[in-house]
Amino acid sequence: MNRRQLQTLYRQLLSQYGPQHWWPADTPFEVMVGAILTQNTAWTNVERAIGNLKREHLLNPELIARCPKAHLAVFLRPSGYFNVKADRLKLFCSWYVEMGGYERLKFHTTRGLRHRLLAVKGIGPETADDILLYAFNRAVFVIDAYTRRLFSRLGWIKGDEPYETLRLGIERALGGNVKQYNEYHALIVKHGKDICRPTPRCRGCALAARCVGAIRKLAQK
DNA sequence: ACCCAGGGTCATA
DNA sequence: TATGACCATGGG
Repeated sequence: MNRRQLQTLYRQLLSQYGPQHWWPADTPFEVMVGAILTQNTAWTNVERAIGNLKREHLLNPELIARCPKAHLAVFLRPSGYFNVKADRLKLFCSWYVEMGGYERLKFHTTRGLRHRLLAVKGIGPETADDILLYAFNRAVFVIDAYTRRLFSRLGWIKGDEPYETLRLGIERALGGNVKQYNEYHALIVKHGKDICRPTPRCRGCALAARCVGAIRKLAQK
């Protein structure tokens, strides 16, 4: 997994799918809510839950922090794990308000902010990195199930490496281009949803093979 | 009637 | 450190 491989895959994905304009949300706070609700959940279900929150005029950190958990869970129902996510969302919002909101949090270093996010119960490495990249525009490469699947199909990784091993390895190889990280992860998800299915030798493997071929050609020059 | 989805926590060995 | 159980809805 070196720089040339990663750049070639990026160009292949970008030319295949075009810019994805992520994250699909109107505000940074909505990005954060979506990042928590989409944990192991199809995005279409998250959209319903966020739609409920908007309709109830509840898409606001202070209001969610104050909202009774059982009450909030009703609106989160379509996104699954609604009891767990009601807790997580309330805990996150309490933390967010206590920290002084978006403008205050912006002043932290990326590392400092990441540690603080990870200290919130219910925020794991991927959710934290979604928030860092898509709500705070920090150069953090998000590792998700699609990333592991694609990269292991390409033969670049085993797939069960620790999260930080993959993130730091990719960041070291790619450098710190926020715009590219934003687009890259979105493209991997797009590719995963469209054709890189769980079953081996899916259509996504064809693009992977093409990519490997292109990389081999570059190596010969 | 399955399998899967833009994870994380907790208990156990 | 590394598995496994658990959380739960909606689409294919």
